[in-house]
Amino acid sequence: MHSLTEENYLKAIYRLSQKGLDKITPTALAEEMSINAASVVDMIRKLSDKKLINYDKQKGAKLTAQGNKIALDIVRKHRLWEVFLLEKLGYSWDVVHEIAEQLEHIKHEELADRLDKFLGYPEYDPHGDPIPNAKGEIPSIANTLLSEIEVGKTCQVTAVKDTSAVFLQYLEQLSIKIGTKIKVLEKIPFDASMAVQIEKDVKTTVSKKFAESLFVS
Amino acid sequence: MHSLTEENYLKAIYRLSQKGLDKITPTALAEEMSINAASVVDMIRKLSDKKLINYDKQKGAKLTAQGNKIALDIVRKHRLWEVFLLEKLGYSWDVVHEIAEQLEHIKHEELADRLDKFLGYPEYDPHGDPIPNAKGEIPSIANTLLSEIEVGKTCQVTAVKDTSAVFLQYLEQLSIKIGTKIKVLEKIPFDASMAVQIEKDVKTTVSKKFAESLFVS
DNA sequence: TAAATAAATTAGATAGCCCTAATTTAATTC
DNA sequence: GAATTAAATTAGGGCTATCTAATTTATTTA
Repeated sequence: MHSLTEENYLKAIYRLSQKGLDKITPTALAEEMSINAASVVDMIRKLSDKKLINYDKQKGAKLTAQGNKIALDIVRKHRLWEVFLLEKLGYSWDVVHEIAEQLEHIKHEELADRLDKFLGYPEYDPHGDPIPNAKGEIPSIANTLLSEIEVGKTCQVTAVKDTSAVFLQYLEQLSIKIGTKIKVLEKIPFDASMAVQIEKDVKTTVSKKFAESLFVS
Repeated sequence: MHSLTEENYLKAIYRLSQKGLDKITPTALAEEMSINAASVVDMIRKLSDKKLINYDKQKGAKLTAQGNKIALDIVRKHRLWEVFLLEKLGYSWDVVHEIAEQLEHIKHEELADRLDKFLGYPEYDPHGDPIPNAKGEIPSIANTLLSEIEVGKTCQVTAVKDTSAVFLQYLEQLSIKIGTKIKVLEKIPFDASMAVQIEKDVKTTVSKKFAESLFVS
C-alpha cells in the first residue's frame, strides 16, 4: 500500500508533467510541494524502489505505468469530490480545492465509481479541468488562452489556468464561470490588457495576467 | 491543532464512556483501539497536557469539555458521512462504517453543517445511532434490547448494538433494518433463544446473542 | 497477609517524513 | 578552462506514533 505522502508526491509529479515540464528534478518537486529538496531526494529513492517512478539524474523523475495509475486515480477522486462540494454542498469554487485535497485520499475500492455515478458522470471539475474516467481516459483539455483571441471574436470559458482563491474570487465578482461567453473588444498594445464584454451586458478591462489565466474555446 | 491520531483516541474514550464504562483505563483503551497499552500511556499524557482529557490512576481517563467537543464533532461527522454513503452512494450498512472512519477526519469549518443540510438533517445514522446536531445535542438513545421484550409483544428496531459486518449482513439477509417490526413469539428457556416474527411474514428463531445485539422500542 | 497475577508505567527502538548543514556534482559565467 | 553558482546528495537529527521488554504498582487469590 502507498501512504498519503507518497500519493501527494505522485500527484505532484503528475501535475508537473501535465504542465509540460520535460525534466522533473528534485528542486522542481521541492518547489511544487513547498518542501525541502533533501526530503524529496529521500522520497524519490523510496518511490523508485517501489517502482512507482523511474529516476535518472539526466532525465529526472517519470511516473511508471503503475505510478501513473495511482496519480490518475487521485486526480480523478480530487476532481469528483470538487464537483460534489460545489454542486451538492454549495461551496464556492475557490474553496473546493483545499477540501478535495483531503478527500482525494479516502480509500475504498468502489468509492470513485459510486461518486461518479451519483454526480452523473461529470467530464469536467468546477475549474474546467477534465476528470479521468474509470478507465483512466481523460477528456481533451483546453489550451487556448483568452489572450490569444482576436479582437472582435467571441469565445467561451472552458477552464481556469490559475486556480488561486484570489483569481477565482475575482472571476466570481465578474460573474465569469465555465461556459461564460466573452467578446474581445479591444487589445491595448501598451500593457497587453484587453477590453472585453462578458455575456451581453458587462464591459470591463482585464490585464494581461488575467487574459493569460483563462482557457477559452 | 489535533492530529488524526489524537482524534481517534478521543473518539475511543467517548465510545467507551458511552458504553457505560465507569473507569477508562489504558488497558481498556488499548483493547478498544487494538493497540499496545504502552502506546496508550504515552498518548494519555499528551492528551492530558493538551487538556483534552483528565487522567487519574484511580478514576481513569475522562474527556474535558474541550475534549468532549472534539469527540462529538468527530462522531457527528462520522454518522453524517455514513448516511451519505448509504443514502447517496448506495453502499450497504455493513460497509459504511469503515469508509466513514476515514471521512470523519476531513477538516473544514462548515463541512459538517453543509453535509447535514444536504442530507436533510438526519437524526440517526444507518445503524440507528443518534447524530449530534450542530450544537452538540444528541437525540435520545435506544436502550431496550430485543431480548428484554416479553412474549407476545411487538417491537420496532431502533438501532444495532453490534455493528460488525457479519451481524449486519445477517440482518440484511433477514430483511431487518431500522424500523422493522418484530414480534416475540416464544422464548426458549434452555438457551435463551427466541422465536420471532419479522414484519407480518417471516418466522424464525434467533439466538440469545442475536437478541442482545438489537435495540428496539 | 503473602504470593501470584494483572495493570500501569518506563526505557529503549523503530519507521515514516521532514529538517539543516555539509559535501559532491553539474552547469554557468567570466 | 577556471571560478562561481546552482543543484543534487549525504549525514545527522527531530518529531510522532508505534512497538517490545523490563519494571513498578495494584489487585486478587489462596
